[in-house]
Amino acid sequence: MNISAASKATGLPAKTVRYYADIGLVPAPARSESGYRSYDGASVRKLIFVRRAREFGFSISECRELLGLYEDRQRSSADVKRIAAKRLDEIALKQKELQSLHDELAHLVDACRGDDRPDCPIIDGLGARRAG
Amino acid sequence: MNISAASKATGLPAKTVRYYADIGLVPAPARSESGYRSYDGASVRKLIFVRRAREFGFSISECRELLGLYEDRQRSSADVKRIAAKRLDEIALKQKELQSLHDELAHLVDACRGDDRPDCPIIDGLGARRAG
DNA sequence: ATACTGTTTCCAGTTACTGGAAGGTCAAGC
DNA sequence: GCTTGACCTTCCAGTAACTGGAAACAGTAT
Repeated sequence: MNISAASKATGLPAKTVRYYADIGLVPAPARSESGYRSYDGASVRKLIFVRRAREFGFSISECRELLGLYEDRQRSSADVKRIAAKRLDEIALKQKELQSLHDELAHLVDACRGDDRPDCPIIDGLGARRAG
Repeated sequence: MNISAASKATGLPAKTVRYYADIGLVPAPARSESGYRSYDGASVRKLIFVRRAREFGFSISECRELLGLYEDRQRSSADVKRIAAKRLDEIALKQKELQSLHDELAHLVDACRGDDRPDCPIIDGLGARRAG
């Protein structure tokens, strides 16, 4: 399985597949005689695992940790849950921030007539306050 | 007004204040005889404007555009509204994504006992699917 | 032989800063 | 005058996680 096949199978760009091995996130794949990277089922499973974890917003460093737990048959589910719960908290926080951002900006946009006159509450609202 | 005073007045780190002039986002400030940067009210107002816009998640490039409109007495409020509305759409999209992320991850976390046994639905859930 | 596609390595660029080193300046105190 | 310490300068490097692109080699089809 060459890199483009692995790319298709994992849903990751070939560049990224290489990159993940370069930084040691996944093991370096075997090579053909001519130097082409060769991927097997295990490589593909790990890469998919990483892709999914990244889609969930886990950092590379967290992926490293999760991958270690993924491989470790002795690991306790508590270890995994701790990492995931932390990420869940971050998501919830981000949601709150995004919500107040949205409300504030929507308020400004609503107040703006959006015509060809220069008077604009959005600009005024952006310049007004000293502390956010 | 030296850079640390400007930093306090704008709520931006001194490093960032220098940076914004380096990249030409705001005009380069005047210098004292000894080379110290010297800020006035207009500089401070622009920097605050940028800080606020950044807090709203506008990119540097969008800040550049908004700052141009901020300065332009002839600008139509429609121009501003267009940029802000675009940003609002992005925020709404991000919110949706974050919501489904949250739901999916929360589901996995809920399903995980979080004890010292290796069985873990979070790990299973991360590895399972081929396409996100 | 030629053409075309796939693969390799390596270097640079992206975004928006941030950290840190090496050195010049200013005001206060002795 | 001298030292101390805070503040300022420039410049280079690093961050996160890739992505783009060049130059050269490999594989396949005609």
